[in-house]
This record gives sequence, structure tokens and C-alpha cells, in this order.
Amino acid sequence: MSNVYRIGEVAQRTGCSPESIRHYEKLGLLKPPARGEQGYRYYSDEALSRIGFIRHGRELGLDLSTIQELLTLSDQPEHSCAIADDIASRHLTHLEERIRALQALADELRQVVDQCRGGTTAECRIIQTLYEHQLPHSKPTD
Amino acid sequence: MSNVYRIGEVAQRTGCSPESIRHYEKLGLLKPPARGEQGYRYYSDEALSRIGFIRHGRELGLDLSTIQELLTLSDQPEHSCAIADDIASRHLTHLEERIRALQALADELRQVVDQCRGGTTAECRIIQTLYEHQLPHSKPTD
DNA sequence: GCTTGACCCTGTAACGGTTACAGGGTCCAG
DNA sequence: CTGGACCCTGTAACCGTTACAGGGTCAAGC
Repeated sequence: MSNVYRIGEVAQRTGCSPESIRHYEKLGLLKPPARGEQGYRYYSDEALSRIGFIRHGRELGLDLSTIQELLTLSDQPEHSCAIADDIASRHLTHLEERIRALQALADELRQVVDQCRGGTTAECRIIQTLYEHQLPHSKPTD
Repeated sequence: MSNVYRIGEVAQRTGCSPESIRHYEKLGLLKPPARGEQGYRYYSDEALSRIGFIRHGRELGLDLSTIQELLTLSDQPEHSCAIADDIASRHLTHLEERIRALQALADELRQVVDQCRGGTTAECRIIQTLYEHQLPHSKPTD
């Protein structure tokens, strides 16, 4: 109980690189941890779970400022969770839109690839398509 | 015929910003265009379609170095289009993987959002999940 | 003792692609 | 002859992560 970890061990346990952890601290997602005499950062179990929180948020595709918001909310346990719900729902909608967009691209690309029958680049449907085809205006993705 | 455009008009016609066009030139995707006495860039119809090519590639989610490859290929009309086919197929696979990953995230998130029944953040399933839940190790996306 | 290697520190720059500046020149219409 | 639209260059920001450089600290093994 009341364990203490150096940044490397935290990195191993959370799957966050030490660089990322220091980065989160600089951005204010983590409060500056205790320091040993040599200046080493020492983390508590609590800090560890906070870093886990950030990591899971990133895995879900949330950006750091959104995660920051969620952390602030979770620091106010009596606060309504409506905002968290809203953030998650919005992100879900965003994901679904993104999936649809990528699906459209993949379909597009599948068609083009299917039309390619080998031969020279001059005859290549893939390259011709890039020159000719006007896609409905979408933002570049990926 | 043999039209000539300044960068702003090219931007309008291709949907690329002037900054991007200059950027592509700096990266070597476009060869330096003719210049007027004042130093203005003047583009031909050919350059215009090349920029369109880049734009469509970006819309399909290709990165600039891949587009560079494809442009080089298209400059060699007698060359086999097998490489172009390969690039497109690979990208398609990549897209499909990405879609699957995002689908998994969306499903995950949908579950969590569905479990949220309002109340305080202390009870909030969304926040709890971020603290507790170990997602199978995926790379952060988006 | 003294070296080796693993770990930590700070600060800075790169990645990719785009956007937004600053500080300047050119051109046409009113 | 002045205002505004356009162009030029170069630099920095955005986002999150990674990779440096240049240094300090500590333990194990000789």
C-alpha cells in the first residue's frame, strides 16, 4: 500500500512512454509529482490510475483537451455527469461520421482497384481516376 | 487553350489552398512553375491537373509521399501499373483495418454511453470505465 | 577504488499536412 | 493616388508522440 514508482515503472505499468507522461505533466493533465533528492519523479498509485485514465481515453480516440475536461469532472464527484455523457456521445457521433467517411473512401478505392487490369500506367484506371475523378468534397483523412 | 493561371485561381479550381500548392512545390511534388516578371507563379492546365491529382489522392487518404510515387509512375506511361495497383491495394487494406479499429472503439463507447444513467460523476459509468477498463492494446487513433 | 549500463533529468527538434502569421511587393479600379 | 485584392518569402503554430543531445545518479561487478 502507498506504493511509490519512478517514471519508468509507471511507463511499464500504464503503457505510456515516460516522454508522454512528462508531456502530460507539462500540459497540466497531471499535477507535478513528488521529487526525490536527485530530482526523480515519484508517483503514487493514484497518479498511476490517473495516467491509466488518460491512456484509456487516448485509446478511445479522445484528444488530450477532452481528457483534461473529463479528469476535471472526475475530480468533482458530486458534479452531474451530464457533461461526461455529452462528451462521450459527441465523440461517438464523431467516430460514426468518420467511419462512414472512411467506408466511402474504401468503397471508392475498391472500385478503382477492381477496374485495374494490369498493363501500363497509361491505361491504369487507378491513375486515370486520380486525374479525372472529382470526389464529392470531403476533407482529407488519415 | 494553353491557359495560364495564377496561384489563386488554381486554388479555386482545384480546392487546394495556395499555401498547400506552394508546399507541394517545396516538397517536390510539383515542379517549379514559370514565373512572371514580378515573381508570380504561373500555372498551365497540365500543372492544374497534376494538382488535382494530388488533391484527389489526399481525399482518398493517401499521404503525400505515396502520391509522389504515383505521380512518378504516371510520368512513365509505358511502365507497368503493378506498383500503382499495389499501392492502392495496400491502402485499401489499411483503410479497412482502420475502419475495423474505429468500429471497435465506437462499439466500446456506445456500450459505455448506454450504461450512463445520469447522476453524479462519482457514479458515472463513462468515467469509471476510463479508470478501470483495460482495453486490448490498441494504438491511439484519430 | 572505478567502470559499465540502466535509469533519470532538461530542453529542443522532428514527424505530416495544413494554417496563420509578419513584412513586403504588384496591380487594377475608383 | 489610394484602397483592396492578390502575390511573394520565411517562420511558427497546431496535435501527440518520438528522438535526440548533454548531463546527472545509482547499483552491480571488476
